[in-house]
Amino acid sequence: MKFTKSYEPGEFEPQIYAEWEKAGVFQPRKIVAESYEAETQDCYALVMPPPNANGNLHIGHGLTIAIEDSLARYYRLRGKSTWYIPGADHAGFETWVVYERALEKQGHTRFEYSRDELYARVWDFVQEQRGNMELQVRALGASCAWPDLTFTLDENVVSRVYQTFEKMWNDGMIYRGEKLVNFCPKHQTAFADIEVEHVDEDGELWDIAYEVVSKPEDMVDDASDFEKREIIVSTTRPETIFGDMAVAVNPEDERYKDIIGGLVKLPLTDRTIPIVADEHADPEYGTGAVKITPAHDFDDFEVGERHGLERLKVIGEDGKMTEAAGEEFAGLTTEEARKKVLEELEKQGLLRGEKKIKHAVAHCYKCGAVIEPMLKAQWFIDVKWLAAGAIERLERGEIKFYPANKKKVLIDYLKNLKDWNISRQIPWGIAIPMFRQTETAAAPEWIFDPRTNLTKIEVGGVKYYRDEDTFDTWFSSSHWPIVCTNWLAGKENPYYPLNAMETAGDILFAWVARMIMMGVYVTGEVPFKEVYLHGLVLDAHGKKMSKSKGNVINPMELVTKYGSDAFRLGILRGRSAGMNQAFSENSVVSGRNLCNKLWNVARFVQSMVDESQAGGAVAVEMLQAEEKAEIVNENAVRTGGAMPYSTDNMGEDWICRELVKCKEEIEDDMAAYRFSEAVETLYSVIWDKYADWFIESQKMYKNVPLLKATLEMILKMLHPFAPFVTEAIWQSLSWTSGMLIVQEWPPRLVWDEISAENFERLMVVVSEIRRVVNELSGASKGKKWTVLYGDDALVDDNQVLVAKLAGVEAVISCEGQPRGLRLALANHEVYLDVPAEVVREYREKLEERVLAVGRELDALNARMMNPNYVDKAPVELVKQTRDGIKEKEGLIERLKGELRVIE
RNA sequence: GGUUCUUUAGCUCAGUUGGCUAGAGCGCACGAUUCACAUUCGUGAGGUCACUGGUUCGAGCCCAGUAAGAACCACCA
Repeated sequence: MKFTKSYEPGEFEPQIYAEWEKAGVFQPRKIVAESYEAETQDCYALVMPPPNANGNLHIGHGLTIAIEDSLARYYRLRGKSTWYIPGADHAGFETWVVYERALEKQGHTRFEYSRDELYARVWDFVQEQRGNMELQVRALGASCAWPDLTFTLDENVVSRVYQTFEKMWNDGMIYRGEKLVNFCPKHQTAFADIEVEHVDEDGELWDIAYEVVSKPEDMVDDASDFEKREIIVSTTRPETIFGDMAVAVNPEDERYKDIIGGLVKLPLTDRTIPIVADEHADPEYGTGAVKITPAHDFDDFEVGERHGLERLKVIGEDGKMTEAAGEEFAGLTTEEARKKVLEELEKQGLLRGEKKIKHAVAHCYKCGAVIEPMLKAQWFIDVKWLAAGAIERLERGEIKFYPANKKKVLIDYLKNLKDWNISRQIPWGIAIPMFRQTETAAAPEWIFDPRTNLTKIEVGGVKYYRDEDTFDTWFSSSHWPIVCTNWLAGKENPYYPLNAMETAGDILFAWVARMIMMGVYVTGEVPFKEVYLHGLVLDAHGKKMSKSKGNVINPMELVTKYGSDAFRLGILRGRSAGMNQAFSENSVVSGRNLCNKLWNVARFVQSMVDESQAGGAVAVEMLQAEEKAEIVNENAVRTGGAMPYSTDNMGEDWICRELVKCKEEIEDDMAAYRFSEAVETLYSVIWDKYADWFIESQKMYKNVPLLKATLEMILKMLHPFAPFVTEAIWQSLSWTSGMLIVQEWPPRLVWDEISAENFERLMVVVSEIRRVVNELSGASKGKKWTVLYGDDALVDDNQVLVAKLAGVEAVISCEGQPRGLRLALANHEVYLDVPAEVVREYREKLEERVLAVGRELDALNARMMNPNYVDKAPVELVKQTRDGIKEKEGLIERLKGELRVIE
């Protein structure tokens, strides 16, 4: 590959990815074998939260992959046999909604087909749409093991899910119950609590009078009080009146104590219902009396259970009133019925009040339709044992959370978990392997059988018919770490539990909680050792992205425009575990700039290498000698082994030190999932240190072996975050071979500490020269001046370097005759050789400087004046303060001297 | 209603066990320019660390309270 003037990601990325994939470097080195030695320490596993198989990636996927792939590549470089397992989700409900819409467009409805027909049709539909997602995951650079991709409807997933279901069935954890479920009348399916969105809305609260027609039985004597008495209930749903089975009042409520146990006449019907005492009724709310509709309200259902009330279904699954609502109302939609009920009540003088309120209304998270609590026979998991198992492991600290507080949040959730409805009335999913014997319709007998490809089976001469429902997606998804790693009972598997689980914070309950419960239940082990949760990616102004707001950022557009690396660097910046954070194109631009910077650094290093090789015979000889013999010998002493480079000047020792510091910081950051900090550290070491100081100084003293060694180190350290540009450079350099992705993480470099320290002091001198040159006013500004130095060994030794870095005309000795402007450097005697008038013009700046340093000095002095500080603060710190005072005092002296000279 | 989180430069965010003379990127201002990079280089301005109190020699950081905002959970008829 050739080094062009700027880095063009589009020219490298597809080709490089194809090479990686073809070479098989994404596969773990060690596979799960029949007999396996315990090698968990050498392995690193994580799974990709499966994106929708037939969808497109959104910004959240972009973040997920940026994070996960950084981990995968980092641990691969660290020598682990790394298995990053990709997945594809059948996305039961999502895909079903898309398909049903397409079906409707063609003028068909789901009711024209059997479930098996629908399943086959959606399968074909998905196959047609499939492929985009996987291409996009590749474009993002994910180094995942494609041959091991798991689709959520794969055979091994289904069989594993059936095994678990059978075990649960045998363990008595599965029951069929007629309970209220969240039902979307549009999609004709039930939902788990977690899939329902509660939105605060304006609503109305109506007061309706129910006439008390009979007194409590134990108060027979006192009949007269109950003549013409009425009780007023408050409701937001008058149309459910036909399903009322009682009126509840609080047992402590003095207003109603005397009529508890009495009967009221239910308006618009000829029924009478009892008045019951229940804590559910809040005396503070409305009239304190509440109508109880056990078939259409979750709370009322429970009140009904407590009081043994019947459940009368007055709203059907189609969202319309049933026969039970009476002839006049049957067939009306709930809205129509509500209107009519209110009209009727008004007519009869029973409507006593109406007031606007705000209340939470449940909506279908997909279509927004109001969720109707519906009485339905469904499969439930008794979650007591599952939750208890998970809580125990969590409390024992078997899983580490990033951010840490999520563990507590999760435990609290599990402690209050309600039984889990796993039935869905969507054909696109895993069939529930249960068959019923319909002959005894009243109490059907159910049997487990995995032959769900059949609609009826015969067992022991008895016919059974398949349940037409499918599993909740989360029921199968909760097996993800188990199925992806091919976990099998009794077989060693160094990839289970996973090392890390990375996913979005908002599916902590829906997914992470369930994976933990299922992992513990099925395998006896937690499914992963660490959990990293990322927050939402918000738009540039910190607002949630949404189609309606039009602020959605498409990751693929950014990848096309700036490159995959730029996107990854950009999205990782400024992000920390669990936090919702803003994201904008700006950060991607700065990522792109870094890639280009590194590209040019490499291009320059390569040119220096070429130059050294193309030089005269003498130069080549010298270099060869340098590379082979002397250096190795010199370093062998320092390192106890061969090092392919030496450090010949201060800048070289300094960059070695800085690179090693950077390497150690990255190692700490990665261990603690601090991606943003790792990226930040790399930015600053590559740009501010390597390019701005080291490369600049190498323009004076070329140390080719060191240039090579340091560039290689940088490429390896940046590779996890920017895989393409680093690989492109690696393969473009003349002296490297093989692929960067499978290289070894860099070893420590060696350096001379005193020399490195001296370079840092020299940097201060250079910065001060630049600053003063810039601060000179008027015509003197930015001119090329000469720098003079007095008694200053460091500057004396590095005249050429200082001149080059500071961009001045020359650096020469003042020969004992200082002139011009003395720089405010504490330990250096350096002058800017400007005419006296320029010095005078600078006077104001100098005075400011004296004051500023004076303020710093005062602060330090104040500290030392405090006897407690001297007593209690660490000795080292106190010494530092003392030194600081000395330094500042010296500095002020010099600055004042300078001022006197001007006068 | 409950839980959790956030509040630091114009904007978006770092700031790990208290040692800070509070940092970065972007933006802004000033200057540079053949010879790796204008996707560049150099320099600078800009902050009562939300507020009030406490602990401490020392608080952006720890504690208590207040205020504003966000996310999640929750049945408020």
